[in-house]
Amino acid sequence: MARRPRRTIGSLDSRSDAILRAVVDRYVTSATPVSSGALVAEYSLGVSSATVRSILADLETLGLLMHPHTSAGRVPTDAGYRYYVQALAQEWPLPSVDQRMIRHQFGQVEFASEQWFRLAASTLASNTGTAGLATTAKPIAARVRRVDLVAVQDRLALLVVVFREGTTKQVLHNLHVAADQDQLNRVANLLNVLAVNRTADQIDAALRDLSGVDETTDDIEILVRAGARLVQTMREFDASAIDDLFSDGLLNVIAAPEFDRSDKVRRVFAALENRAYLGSLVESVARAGTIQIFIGHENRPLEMQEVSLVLAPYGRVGRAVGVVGVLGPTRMAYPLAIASVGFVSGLMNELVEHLYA
Amino acid sequence: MARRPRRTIGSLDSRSDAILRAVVDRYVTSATPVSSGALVAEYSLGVSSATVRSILADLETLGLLMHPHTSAGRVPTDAGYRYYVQALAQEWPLPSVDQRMIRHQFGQVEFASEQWFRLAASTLASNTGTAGLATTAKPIAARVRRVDLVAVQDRLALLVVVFREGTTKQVLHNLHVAADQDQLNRVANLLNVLAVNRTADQIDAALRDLSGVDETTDDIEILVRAGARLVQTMREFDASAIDDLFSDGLLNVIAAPEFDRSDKVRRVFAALENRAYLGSLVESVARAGTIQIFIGHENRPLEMQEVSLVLAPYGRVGRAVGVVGVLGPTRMAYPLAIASVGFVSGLMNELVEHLYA
DNA sequence: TGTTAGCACTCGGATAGTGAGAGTGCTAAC
DNA sequence: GTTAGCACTCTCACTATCCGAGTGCTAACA
Repeated sequence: MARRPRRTIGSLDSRSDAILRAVVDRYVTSATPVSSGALVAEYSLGVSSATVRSILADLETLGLLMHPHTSAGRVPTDAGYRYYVQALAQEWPLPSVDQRMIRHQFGQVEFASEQWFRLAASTLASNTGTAGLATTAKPIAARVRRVDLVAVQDRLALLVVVFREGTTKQVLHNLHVAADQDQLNRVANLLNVLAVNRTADQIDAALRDLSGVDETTDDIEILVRAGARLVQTMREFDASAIDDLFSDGLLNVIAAPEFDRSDKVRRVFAALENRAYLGSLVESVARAGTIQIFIGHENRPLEMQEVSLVLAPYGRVGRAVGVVGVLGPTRMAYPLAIASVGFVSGLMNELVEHLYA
Repeated sequence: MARRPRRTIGSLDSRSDAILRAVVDRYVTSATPVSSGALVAEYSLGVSSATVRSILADLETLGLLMHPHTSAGRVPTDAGYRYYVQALAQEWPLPSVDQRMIRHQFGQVEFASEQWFRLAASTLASNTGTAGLATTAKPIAARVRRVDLVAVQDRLALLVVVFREGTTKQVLHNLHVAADQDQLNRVANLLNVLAVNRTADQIDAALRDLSGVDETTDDIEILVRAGARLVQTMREFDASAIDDLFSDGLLNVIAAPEFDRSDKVRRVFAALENRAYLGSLVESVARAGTIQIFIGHENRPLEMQEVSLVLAPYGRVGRAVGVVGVLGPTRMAYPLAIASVGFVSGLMNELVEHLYA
């Protein structure tokens, strides 16, 4: 078997590397194909445009660049971005100006937890000029912090669940008999004893034990039924990959020249409504436990192949994990996006730690 | 002073009226200017195209139609749509097929209240081919159904409020002293006694009475502070015109040919993000108590002048009111939109009545 | 007086041709 | 291996032209 060629993607010689970076860099800001002349004029490469041209041709045969047409400059391919991104110093930190600004914004937020996710999304959007995304921190297996039953009508109650991570769910619950608020309070107290700090499975088990009891008062019967509803609600919650997704700055993305025609815009929005795929991304990011980048065609769904995502998890691996990130055109300022997403996910980590220590 | 001319908008002779309707009708489906020839070919008007042309010219001088250019057909102006809409039989009912279908969909929904709003929005979207909108039913002055305090850390609690209409709010609350869940339960019970079925002002008054008490235990102090936070939260809620806005089918709107360029799409989205204006519309619809239509330039904000809204209130006037409706291009199927919005608002009324009788 | 047929006129959109400019790839010299 | 020079290619903007759609007007008609 032949030896692997020395020039694999990810290990270009330094000059080719520099030129690829320059092409990406220029293209990201200008959105127009980059010519050899522009490169020598604006980057101190120390070689002539003819040399640059021959290197550009090499990079093209490697599949890192492409050519809209003969008399046009070069544009990075998805593989080109991938190389560029992997070759980035992973530790490029967010400029401290930005850090201070973002910290300040987070400091301003009232203690209303939902606000954090909105803020994370909008901060990322404004800082990177793309769309910012943030999911709530969804536990692997939700645990109850508190349950309440609120009378709505004779035979109808509102089941309010507060989970340990602070999210709440409310569902209507049909009662098999009429019950007033006093009775519901009694039942809720019993249910709390059963459910607090427990997962759906654990509550389910506790309820089974209970139903072994012979004498069933009304209270017990209501308890068992409400408990079953609770378990069902929690299982649905556990099964969903994303609880709530906040986004901001979609208008930034629409404004990009590659989305001048509205059919392209449609695809972006269809992408965002593709919760199944986003859910799978969130899961894989949570599993990886570190920042992940999905560039253009690396995304399966067709409508996602013109956008890139930079996503980072936050929270406690194995317990509750959420994701923050950005979505933008493949022609995106990756270094800034990576640094911003990394920084914001760090902030969210701090918040989660601070809250649920 | 001269007598008012007999031919005011809203009282065209029957033939002009029929032709205006035909123009709107045709333009709504074809999205291309309507010619006199097409009108005589497709509508049995009983006159020649020359006659139609002279009537079209009259309608144009009345400001109901316009002319993209000399050799093009006519297009309705906003005033034309307004005439058309006002002349519609207000009682045009939704076809019973659609009624059954929509009722069926609502029947499918689990008793999870938030689902209703999503469903209302998506039903309207799919039934009318535009974007569907639905706000939650926000009370004029919220009343508490139940309050809970949940320990998060030593000095941090989650204040969970369930309002009489079923919506919940949760805010983090800093405690001035450390408190465990038992203590918080005691306080929450006291707070419920003070707060249940009361508005922000009433709770505020009750708290003032309380603070007259001399001996202040820890419990009372925590109660007063949590109560103040509750009042603050409720006042913020009361002050907002819209609690939560659900929308669906925005892609329908983008797909319309008038939004082929993405800058127009941007405007539509900017419009939807203009919560201040939407809030004012919601308020005026709630005040009017009946279905309202806002066509193109009748909307103040520039970004809204290419779209129309059909909005109807639901709920109990003077208590809790929400709004459902659609947003689409001014070239919208108004009869269908009006009938659909009317029907869905009726359904939402039934739901609200059923729940909070 | 209202309606209609006929017709000239206008304008937009599609098509084709042209020239300028940008940027390449290739070649020959360094 | 690098570079200057140059021919070549392709896009884009501009212009001219033509066709057809649809109008407004006029004169004849009921």
